[in-house]
Amino acid sequence: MSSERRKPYPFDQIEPKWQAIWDERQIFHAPNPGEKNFDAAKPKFYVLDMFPYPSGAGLHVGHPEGYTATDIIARYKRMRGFNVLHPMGWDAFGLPAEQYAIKSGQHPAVTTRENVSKFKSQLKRIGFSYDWHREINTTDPRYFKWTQWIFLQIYNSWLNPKTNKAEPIKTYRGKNPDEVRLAYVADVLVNWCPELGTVLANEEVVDGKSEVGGFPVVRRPMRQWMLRITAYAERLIDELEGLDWPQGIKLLQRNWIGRSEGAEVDFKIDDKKIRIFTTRPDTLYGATYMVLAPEHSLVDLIVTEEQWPSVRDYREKTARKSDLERTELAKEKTGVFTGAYAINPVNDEKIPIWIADYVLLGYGTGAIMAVPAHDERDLEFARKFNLPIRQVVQPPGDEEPIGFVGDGVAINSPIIDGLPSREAIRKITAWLEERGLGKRAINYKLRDWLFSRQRYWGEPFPIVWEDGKHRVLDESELPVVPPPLEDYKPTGTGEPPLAKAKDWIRYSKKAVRETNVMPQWAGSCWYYLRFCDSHNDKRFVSEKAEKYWMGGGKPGGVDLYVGGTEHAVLHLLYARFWHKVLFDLGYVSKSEPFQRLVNQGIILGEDNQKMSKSRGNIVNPDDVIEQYGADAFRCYEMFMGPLEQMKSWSMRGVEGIARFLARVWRLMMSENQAGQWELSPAVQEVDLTNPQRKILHATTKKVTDDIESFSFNTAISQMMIFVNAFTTAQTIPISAMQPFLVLLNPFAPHLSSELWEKLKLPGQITEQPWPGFDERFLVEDEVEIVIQMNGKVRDRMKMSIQASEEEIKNAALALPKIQELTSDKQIRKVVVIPKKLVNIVL
RNA sequence: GCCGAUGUGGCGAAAUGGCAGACGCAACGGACUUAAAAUCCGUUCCCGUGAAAACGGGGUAUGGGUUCGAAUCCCAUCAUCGGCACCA
Repeated sequence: MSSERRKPYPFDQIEPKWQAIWDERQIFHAPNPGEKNFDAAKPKFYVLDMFPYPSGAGLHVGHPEGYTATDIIARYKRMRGFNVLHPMGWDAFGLPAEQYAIKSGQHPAVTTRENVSKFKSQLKRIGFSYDWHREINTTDPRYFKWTQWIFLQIYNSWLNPKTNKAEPIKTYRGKNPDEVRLAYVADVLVNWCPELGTVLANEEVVDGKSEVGGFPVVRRPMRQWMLRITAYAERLIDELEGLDWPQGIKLLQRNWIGRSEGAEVDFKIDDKKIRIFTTRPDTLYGATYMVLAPEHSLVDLIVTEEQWPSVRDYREKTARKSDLERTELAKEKTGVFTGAYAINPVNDEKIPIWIADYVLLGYGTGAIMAVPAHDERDLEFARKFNLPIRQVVQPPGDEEPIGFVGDGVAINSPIIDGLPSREAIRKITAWLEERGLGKRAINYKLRDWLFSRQRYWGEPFPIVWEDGKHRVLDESELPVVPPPLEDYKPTGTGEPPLAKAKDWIRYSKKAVRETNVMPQWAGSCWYYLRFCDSHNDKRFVSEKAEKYWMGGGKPGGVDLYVGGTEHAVLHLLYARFWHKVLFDLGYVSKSEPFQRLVNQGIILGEDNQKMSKSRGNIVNPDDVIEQYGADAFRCYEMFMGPLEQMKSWSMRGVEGIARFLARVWRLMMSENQAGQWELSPAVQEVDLTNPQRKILHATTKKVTDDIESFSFNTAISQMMIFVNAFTTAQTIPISAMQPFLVLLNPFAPHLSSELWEKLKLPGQITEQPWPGFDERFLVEDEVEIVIQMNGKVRDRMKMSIQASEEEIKNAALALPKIQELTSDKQIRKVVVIPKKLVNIVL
């Protein structure tokens, strides 16, 4: 293991050499339309990685997996004649840098700068072909100025239900625009994490604990900034349709948004009414009681004198429950009677009204009709509190009717008796609508996005408060830069740390600044747009650059987006939402940001466990590159298995790939007496033999197809087969090596560049067109045909490729072995698949 | 509980209706070498017959089905991973 050990090939010299050349000559810089060297004749291809959070730990082997895949695609597409946009940047606002600042007293900007420079040098060492000229950092005021600017656009817009599009707020004709703005302030029950001293989005709470750090989270009402993402629920579901995303991710988003169709129905209580939402209006006759969420505003108005103490008591108890407790205690239903009764509109029956925490304020109308016979939760509740259960749906077959929640036939329901459930729903909804008792309605699980955080290290809001009212700053006042602070610690009271900057918050005599900051997701909601034009100080992105890189014939702008599944709902939903707002306002040309999405699988440690510090199974890319080189590292990451799959690291596997690359090297290079590498004398300008030509064309075809389908592992296998076929050859034809090096280039760019130079091939390898192949060289005159009997292989024979089915059949039946096996048997059928096989059925 | 994905040698995997295990790792044998490393060549799913070449049988989580033919399509079950989880 000593570093003195001779390298199987001198990657330690050639890799830094080529990285320096690429850097110096700006080989991978993609000019924008209108800039020098821009070639308008070429089509564009935008290939994007999910940019990393530059943590102190540096890169791990999971990061470069997706990055290598996109780098292969980027290099391949350039050779295919595309203008390729392939950028990289840093998502650098967020909790870890701030937590570290609290501990060490070092300003987050300082640690961020250090971490970025470490990440960048690690990425460069792997030889990625990023256009570093376009590098961005979400914590750079020149960047977050535009994050704040986009917030202004969101704040100054509303969704016009008539057009289902965002419009400037001035087109709103109502009295109070603050009620419809896409960014608004509201008192909401939030997820408050005392340990982190901040509120969290629903999406950031996992099993009642914070996703970052795993600290307990409690419900607490607070005044917060919200983004009206729910206004886009329908479009966020519908417009998934045109995207080339994995079905699973689309489903995850659909489920998260959670669309359900049903009806809203009004139940009368004296002179008031309660509106409920149900997906099963056909079960209205089975409603035997109602439940309101404990926090429902109507509770105060309807509760009777004698029930008041227990109702108050119950409400207090549920308010104190954390989310975790609410779900953990879900096994046992709880609730209390309000003393009030409502009238069921279909049969004028008087039914009791309860409150229970299994009904959520935030979904639907916060009130339900309970149909215990056909809803599991209602049934459980009814059984516990001895409420009546009435069957109104007859299940198909002999299923148990009580507790049946599927579709059947309506019974005990005069208006709809005998109708199948779907029809019954339609009929009763129409019946309700005619009488003004209810209407068709759609509900979404998706909640508005809680957009403020009580932290330091994030984008300040471009907002000031005056006389208790918020207003936005002018564009000219951007960026709003966070003030320097001695102490970043959360206050613990829910007041943001920025409130400690007494001078900074004082905006004018009358106005004070908003002290919340935006969540970490803000910066990543639009970074792909900034990459199109990252130095623009007049606009978040120029129209021209946006139109070019984010344009095209598809709904989504970025042609290929690669990253982990962990962002399936959060980042990808938020970014789509922002993009749609910008699209509606006319700032971007497509309604979706990402046309094609590919998820890379996570890489486990050698022990098949998730890599983690505590397990000590973390693989550091630097160590791998030190020992085997960047090309081997890249190729191994791709050779491990299908990109999307979860897979385990193996150092032995890296060695195998390193051996392959060394074989490529020695195919063309040999050592002289002095132990120096020089061009092998076997490399000559000779004609290819037929088998050589065949394998070259087969390899070209397979590598091309496999890159297109992201099957990088099998592309590498094929190149191994190619190399194995040439290792024994007496002479190595240059005419085979030249295209092969181009095929290898996206995978092992350093090695292939060096060999290209050593072979004195013309120009730069990066400027070569992708090799073509000719199908004619792939087909053989003769193919081997397998003879099966009853599906079992019994013999094989060579046949001309042109042989007819009849000829093949006769030839097969004439084979001595087949004659022998069939002589005393009846042949029932013979199946002939030309060029493949014959199956004789006995 | 619900939804989704996955399940193939000692290991990573390939084959997505037509010869299961390409390619790589590991192991074993051989060549080169004073020796080792490196390199090159060969063998390796299981069982049976055979000195061997070979031949026969079985085999893709489990059980069934469709088909001339199934790792691949369908049904059921099990296991692992991921997501959601009182959403009316």
